[in-house]
Amino acid sequence: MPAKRSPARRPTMKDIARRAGVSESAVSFALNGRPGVSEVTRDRVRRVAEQLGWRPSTAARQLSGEGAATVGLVVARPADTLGVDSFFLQLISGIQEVLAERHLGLLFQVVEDVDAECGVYRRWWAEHRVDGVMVVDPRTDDPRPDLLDELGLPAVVIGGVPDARHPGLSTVWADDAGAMAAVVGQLYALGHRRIVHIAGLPGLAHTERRIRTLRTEAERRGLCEVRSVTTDYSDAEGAAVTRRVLAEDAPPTALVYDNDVMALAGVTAAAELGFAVPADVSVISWEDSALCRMVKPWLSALSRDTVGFGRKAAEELTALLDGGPARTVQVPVPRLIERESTGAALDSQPRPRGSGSAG
Amino acid sequence: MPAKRSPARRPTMKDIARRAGVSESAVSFALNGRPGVSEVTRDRVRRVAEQLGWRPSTAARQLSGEGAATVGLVVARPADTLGVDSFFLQLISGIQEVLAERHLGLLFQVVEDVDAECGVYRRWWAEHRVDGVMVVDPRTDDPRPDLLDELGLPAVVIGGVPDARHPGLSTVWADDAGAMAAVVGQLYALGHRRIVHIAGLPGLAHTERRIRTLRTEAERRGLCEVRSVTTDYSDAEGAAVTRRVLAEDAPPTALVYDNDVMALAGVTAAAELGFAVPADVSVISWEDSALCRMVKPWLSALSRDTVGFGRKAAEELTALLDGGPARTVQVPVPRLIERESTGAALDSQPRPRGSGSAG
DNA sequence: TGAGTGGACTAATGCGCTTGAGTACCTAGA
DNA sequence: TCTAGGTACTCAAGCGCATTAGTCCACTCA
Repeated sequence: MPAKRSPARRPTMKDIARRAGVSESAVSFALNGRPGVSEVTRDRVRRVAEQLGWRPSTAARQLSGEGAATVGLVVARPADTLGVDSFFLQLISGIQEVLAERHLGLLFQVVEDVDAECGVYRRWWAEHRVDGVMVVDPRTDDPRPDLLDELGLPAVVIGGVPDARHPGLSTVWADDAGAMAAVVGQLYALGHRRIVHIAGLPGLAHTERRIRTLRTEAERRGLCEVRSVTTDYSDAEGAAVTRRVLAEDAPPTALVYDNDVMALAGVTAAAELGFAVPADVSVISWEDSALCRMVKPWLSALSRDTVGFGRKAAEELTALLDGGPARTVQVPVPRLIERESTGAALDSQPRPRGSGSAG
Repeated sequence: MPAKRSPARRPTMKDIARRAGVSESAVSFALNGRPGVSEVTRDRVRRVAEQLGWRPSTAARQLSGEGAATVGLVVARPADTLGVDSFFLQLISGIQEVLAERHLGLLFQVVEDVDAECGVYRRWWAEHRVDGVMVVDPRTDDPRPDLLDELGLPAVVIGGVPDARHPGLSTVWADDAGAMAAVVGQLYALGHRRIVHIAGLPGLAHTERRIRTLRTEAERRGLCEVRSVTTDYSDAEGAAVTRRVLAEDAPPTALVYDNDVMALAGVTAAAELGFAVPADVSVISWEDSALCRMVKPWLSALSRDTVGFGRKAAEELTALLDGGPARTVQVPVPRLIERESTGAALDSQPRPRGSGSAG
């Protein structure tokens, strides 16, 4: 027995029908803009509905065959990893802009891992809760596309690479490979030959793509002291890896971080070891956020329109919901914005100076 | 006509009834644990249901009087202000932990302002979308409690101060006043007499409470060079205010920032003006996050368990949904964690040294 | 033997909405 | 005058579930 404070009762179509002196069906026709009622009646019904503050009950509507008017988004990341970077809230903001227009709700859930995520999809599907979902953090060897196919749940994969095996899924993606190539190109032009890429979570599709591209680009230029190290995206691991690689005999002269948080943690760690940025080591953040302009030196970063990314994804999903075909759309390649943390490489072998002695 | 890929059909109670050889009512009784069926039948029905992967349709359930099994959360902040601080995603993580257990969905929406937020509540109410809502960022002179009373929508206010005028609302709050008193006390003990509080958005209840407490505490100690300045929480304004107050003839020796982002922007701005932290000016961040340990000097911060805060709030809401009474519960007072950004005040009047000349 | 009792189950209704199948009325054409 | 074809509606069924009011069948006790 739910808490009740005897509030205003919600008006139903029956109320409107009574007040307008027509049948419920007429009200339905009038309100849904379908033929079968005269313009006068339609107007009258509309006015009564508005006056009563009526809104269709999504439950009832759904029960009679329409959708749930809701889309789902589940992110599978531990809580602490989630909070730090600004990506998700930005993305969600963009998604909302589009959904709000169409009066679609967003069902949001955070879970621990992909298995749990699949469980959520199953439940949502069985409970008729959502009409479609947005999938983030696509992985190599990802179980979700197959599942969504099986359930017949319309979905758009955000940040995935186009995948011919799942023609039912839309994909919205940015060309990370192209961006990585540009980064390597620019660092190379600045004279950098030893580059370390502090990557994100190993299973993620875009992580793997960046790693692969880095290797390809390095090989193409004959660089052998170029590599990637995966992390969990946290500031702690970002700092730890930074300390480790800078302590090597021939430390890298450029560091590329897969998010803003690690980049910041990295410059701080580098500074503690006596490495000046960008004099001794250049730093690039893959994510551009307010953070990058809040520290000195300002961080050079790959900038993309995350809000727009979310908007685009939501548009694709609504198109799918309207019965449109699955599509693959590409958003603009992230642009490298050079600020203060990148510069020419030193010719000589850099040696840590100052306080911190590398262990 | 929605996109269909002729997927698996969702099983209904009718399917179960057929397979188990009983009526739909028996299935309902069996599955909802109410009397009217034998234990053998109940078991059999349960087994069939599980085997079929059945889950109750929330829509149908709702239509027959139960709730929507969903709670709502709307945050009214512009997208760019939202992304930066980690508070919301942490809060949501906590909320989810509790909701997931009870199979409650979270309908999430971000809007521009409180008016829009009220509109969302009205719509959700009329559409039967949610059973209750969580209200964040309570304000002085807030229209939302009245509205929620009027709609009879169970709600818990997160971070509000207990309000006797709305006995229907639960409140989960932290004692910001006590925390501010502690901060002032500690700064006073360190010898600080000129303190500026770089506050958040002016309309917010906790902003006003902190400002009021700061003034009270200052008066109690006879300090007249203590004041608050409100901002929009952005790094830009945080930096701007910092620059402005440090350029004064008798600049403050301690700065208290209402979030981590502004605190970070503040120390950077201070450094550019030649102020060393904490030698020339002490800095405290009201929000403790990874950020605070990612910069040198590490930021002293008021730490609270944001995830736990969200958990607590969700628990109160579910209690309300279960028909419990509205309550006011307090979470632990934020604790001041002193790191490297706070220290004793200089006796002498500090003067900017070094590069930056204040304009 | 018949009335009474309680346990196990079925039938029927309603929630708010959509929708296909009518129905009543009007006009036009043969 | 009768029919064909609209138009503007109304009726009734059904979506998946909960729930109230039965129904049927032992079984007990007088």
